[in-house]
Amino acid sequence: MPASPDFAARVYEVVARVPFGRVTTYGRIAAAVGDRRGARMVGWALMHALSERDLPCHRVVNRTGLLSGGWHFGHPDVMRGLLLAEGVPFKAAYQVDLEQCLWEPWADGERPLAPADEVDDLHGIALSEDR
DNA sequence: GCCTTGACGGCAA
DNA sequence: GTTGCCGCCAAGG
Repeated sequence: MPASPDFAARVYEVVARVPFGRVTTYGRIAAAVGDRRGARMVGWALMHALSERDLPCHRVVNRTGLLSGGWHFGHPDVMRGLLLAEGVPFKAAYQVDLEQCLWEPWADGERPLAPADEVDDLHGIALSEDR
């Protein structure tokens, strides 16, 4: 059990809110829960959630869009198939096109729990990647 | 009790 | 533009 169950709960909630046909990144989730540095911890929580909760963890990729956690599904091809079934465009065999399918937790009418300065920075990044 | 590894991210060379 | 290194938190050996 994680030392911060609340953190894991936040992660689960955010992942559960990821719309169909969209994906998000570990960093965005970490930022959404108020801990940008917890990107790794997010992945750890998801791995544990993979066998506990019925969350669409296949919609979570790293900042490059690479299916870094594909092997945890048995094989990256499994994760790729799930994403393709949702109409998620792929930039490569095991890399999604974040330019088209990236979804941000706070883009759903919510805002990150991070300080104003960091929020502004994140917003700038979002606009830049939102194309 | 210390060291290594891990579904990551950002910055520097 | 690409490749590499460091940082952060937690768990397992």
